[in-house]
Amino acid sequence: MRAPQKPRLRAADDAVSEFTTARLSLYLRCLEALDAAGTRTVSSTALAERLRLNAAQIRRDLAHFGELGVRGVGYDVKELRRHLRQILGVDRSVHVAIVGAGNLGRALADYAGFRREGFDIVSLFDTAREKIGQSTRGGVLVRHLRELPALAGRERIDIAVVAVPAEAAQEVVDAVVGAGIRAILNFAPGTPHVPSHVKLRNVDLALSLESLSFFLAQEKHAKAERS
Amino acid sequence: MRAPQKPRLRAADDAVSEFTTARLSLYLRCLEALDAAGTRTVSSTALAERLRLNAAQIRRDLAHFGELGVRGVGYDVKELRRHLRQILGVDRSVHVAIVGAGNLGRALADYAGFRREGFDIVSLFDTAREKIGQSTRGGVLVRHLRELPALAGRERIDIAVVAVPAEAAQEVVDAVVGAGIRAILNFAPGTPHVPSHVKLRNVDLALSLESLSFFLAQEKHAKAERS
DNA sequence: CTCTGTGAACCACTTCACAGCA
DNA sequence: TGCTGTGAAGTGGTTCACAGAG
Repeated sequence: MRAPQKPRLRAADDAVSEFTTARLSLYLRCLEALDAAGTRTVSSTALAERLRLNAAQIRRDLAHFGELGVRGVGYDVKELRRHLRQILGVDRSVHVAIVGAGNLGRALADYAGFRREGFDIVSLFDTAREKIGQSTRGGVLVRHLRELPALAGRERIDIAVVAVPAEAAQEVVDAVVGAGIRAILNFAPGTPHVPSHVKLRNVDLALSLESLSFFLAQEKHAKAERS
Repeated sequence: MRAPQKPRLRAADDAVSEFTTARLSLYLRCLEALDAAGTRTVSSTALAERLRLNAAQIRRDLAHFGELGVRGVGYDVKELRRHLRQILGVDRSVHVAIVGAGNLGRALADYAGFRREGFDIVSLFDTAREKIGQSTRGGVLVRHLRELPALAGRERIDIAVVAVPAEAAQEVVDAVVGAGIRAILNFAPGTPHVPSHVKLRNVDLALSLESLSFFLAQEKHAKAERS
């Protein structure tokens, strides 16, 4: 075994936090913009200003994955972009299936932002007889959920998006896990249970609004108390 | 000024963290379910088991707002539910406007989960001439964005949901802020800037998928390294 | 001199453990 | 005894500050 003289991209040994992960996506977007603008190198300070973050935090986030920068110079935009795409696993197309062909599911199936970032919406599933065989405006075909296991293997589905009513969520998540899918983005309220080898991420829309409502309520209480 | 002998609901003096805020919503949902099931009191341990959280954390979260529980007994379900609704500001209907009548905006306008949690979708705005005057399936009328300032005052809009393309986001956010709205839920990628008195919360769909993709990529790298 | 990568300090959220009340 | 509310300890993410590479 030969020793690589300069291991540019190291696999993160110590687990990387969710916070870091979320920021990596922001860095990548910023680099896409910089690259499009023809910028060749960028310093952590410059990135930090654009993203309104702390420069040390950016350096620490990136340092998890090797010595990606050059001292005295900064980071090469094209190279760092390539590394981040590899780190985030979007250096090849990522296959996504959506379960739930309601308003939200169909909107997500046609959401342009997914394609732009390298995600490929492979199929949309539902169980309602009248929806099967229809297509969304964007041209995604609705299939019956029972076809998921077969398609998961054939189409190599990486991620399932769950956009069904709360009552059906656990059942659907179980089906998704049963089909061998190991990453789930769930829009149904109330955190379904998944085995430990499956990664679940929740987007709770009502909760998001409630956190804003809380902010407004706190303002009001504070004002009332001051008088 | 008279001193209340037992201030049951105290306004949180020390600022409450975003983490706590998010959990308060979960507690509220759990209590709605318990109340519907006829349960009268609940202990932090029981809540913790249901939500798979630490009991001390629940007690600490709630203690921010006064002595809401009874030692030796637990929390009164109905009473805590009422308190949480008040704390989260959902004890009265919260008026929400959505900007962007694309697929996502229309899906959000008709999303049943919002109404269920006490949010009232007052109006949907866009600037595309052909969309103005249309209604969503759910019956929400699309108005021109220039009507927002007038409607914001008249309908007392509390929260704006921004569901427009990334390029338009900053402009729309500025319009929303200009209309006097102080809380924004933004679905466009790339964190627009808001003045400090406005609360902005981002839901970044592509970023959420990327964090899952990252997880899958890490698994793959770990496996490759082990061999 | 500039800018990265990182030990050490800092800070915030979480959890433990227990005093204190019913 | 049972369970809350909370000081104190633990954990982990962030920021500082600087050594060291270019």
